[in-house]
Amino acid sequence: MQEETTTLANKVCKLILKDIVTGAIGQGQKLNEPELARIHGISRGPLREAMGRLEAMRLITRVPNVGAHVVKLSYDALLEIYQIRESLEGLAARLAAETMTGEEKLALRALLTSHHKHLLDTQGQSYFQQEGDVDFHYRIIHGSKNQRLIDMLAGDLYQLVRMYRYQFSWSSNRPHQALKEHDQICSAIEESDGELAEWLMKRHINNARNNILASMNHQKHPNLEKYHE
Amino acid sequence: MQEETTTLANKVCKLILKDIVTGAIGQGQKLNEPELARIHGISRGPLREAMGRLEAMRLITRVPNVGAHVVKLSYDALLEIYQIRESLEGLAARLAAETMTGEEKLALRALLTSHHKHLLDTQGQSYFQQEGDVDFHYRIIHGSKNQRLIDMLAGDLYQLVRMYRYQFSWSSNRPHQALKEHDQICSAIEESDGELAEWLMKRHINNARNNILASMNHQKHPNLEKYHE
DNA sequence: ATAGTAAATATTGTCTACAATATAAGACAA
DNA sequence: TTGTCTTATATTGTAGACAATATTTACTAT
Repeated sequence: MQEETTTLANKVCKLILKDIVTGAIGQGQKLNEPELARIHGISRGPLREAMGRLEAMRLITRVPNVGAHVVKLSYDALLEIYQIRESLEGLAARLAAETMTGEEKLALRALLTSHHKHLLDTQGQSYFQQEGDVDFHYRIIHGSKNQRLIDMLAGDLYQLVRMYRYQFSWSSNRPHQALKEHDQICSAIEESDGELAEWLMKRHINNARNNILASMNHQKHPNLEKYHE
Repeated sequence: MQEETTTLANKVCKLILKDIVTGAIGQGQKLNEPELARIHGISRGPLREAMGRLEAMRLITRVPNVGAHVVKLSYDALLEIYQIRESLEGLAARLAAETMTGEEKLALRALLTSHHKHLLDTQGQSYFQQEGDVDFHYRIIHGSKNQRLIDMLAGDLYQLVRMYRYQFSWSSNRPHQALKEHDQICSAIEESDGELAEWLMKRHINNARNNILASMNHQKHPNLEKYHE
């Protein structure tokens, strides 16, 4: 068993990250250093390091001598993120189709089979949907073998997507359609058809975006403090 | 006149950044905290913050209780970066074509005219080539109006590209061809033809990549410590 | 001589205290 | 009451000291 050596800043960073993503620390809220340090039982040194990382992944913004605030989610920012995701995950799908090993392809197909079964059993239970979607995309991203691409998509960008997911509590209302699209992408990868995989992935993400935006309009932006303050 | 309020960590971060990009601090070199702090006349607190930012932009890597090292440039990492640039700058070109104002388009064209003149005058002087290339791409990136995209391309990714430029001291050996490609992209943007602008930009970056790789092979990787250590 | 181990050193991680800046509270004038 | 200036408070930025970990050095046994 591997001795997991880490630092206080690391641990606390993950904890605060979770609080921000889930909304326990609300959008636009100020992060008070002495208070946060006290809460987590550490000093301000490692806390500031943790905050530095949160700033690097753009979950908080800092102004010198003023302090740190949680970012505010917005319709426009979501569009920005999905434009980038479409581009980068499209690239990832192409690279995955070109470089994934036979084993990886088999595992990807097995994942989809499992999702199909769960979908029939549970009538599209929300939690599983979300995790399933994440798993599928995660595997393709890693299948690209482009470490920098992996870091960008599975790191910073992914946390923000999670944040939108939690705070708008959207659940795909098109699980069957999404699964079908996953299936198409998987087939293209199995056939090492990078061009097609890229095109399908882009369309898939574009569809997901439209679905989310419709959902956001329908919810009338409950947590989207657009002109607040 | 605006009072430029900043922090020690900010200033020192920029200084160290420059040293890493230019190679004054070599690839793979260890960054000693007390030593660096002494050199810049600050304490370890702000220095560590600066290092945190350098880590966030992946110019250094840190291991808990061990320390920080400058990244090592590699052929593979350069390919990874250019794959991503091709994808994201292609997106930027499309968005720029769709959203740039008339003024911005005029300014872009004026920039190219100026480049053309300089190219004739100086026979393709290396420094100007490089800056000109940077300026052109910079304007298109900002023309995309996608703030997150701007941050990704003009922030972290750009620093690494600069680092490769400095340490391999490549200068485009195809200034006329590059300028022609810029001209094509500019025309597509002027005509608000996003699809074409994206396609042209991708091809342009792909060409640049091939040019660089050829140059790297020719130089026999002077600073590329591939299996060193 | 070499491998392995234990002491010594150096470096990183963390804490506390202080300085600089910004924010909030209060007094005064219009 | 409102607006502005002054004072007080709180918060962030920075420095220095201590603790924990890693690295190096020295020594011993084979």
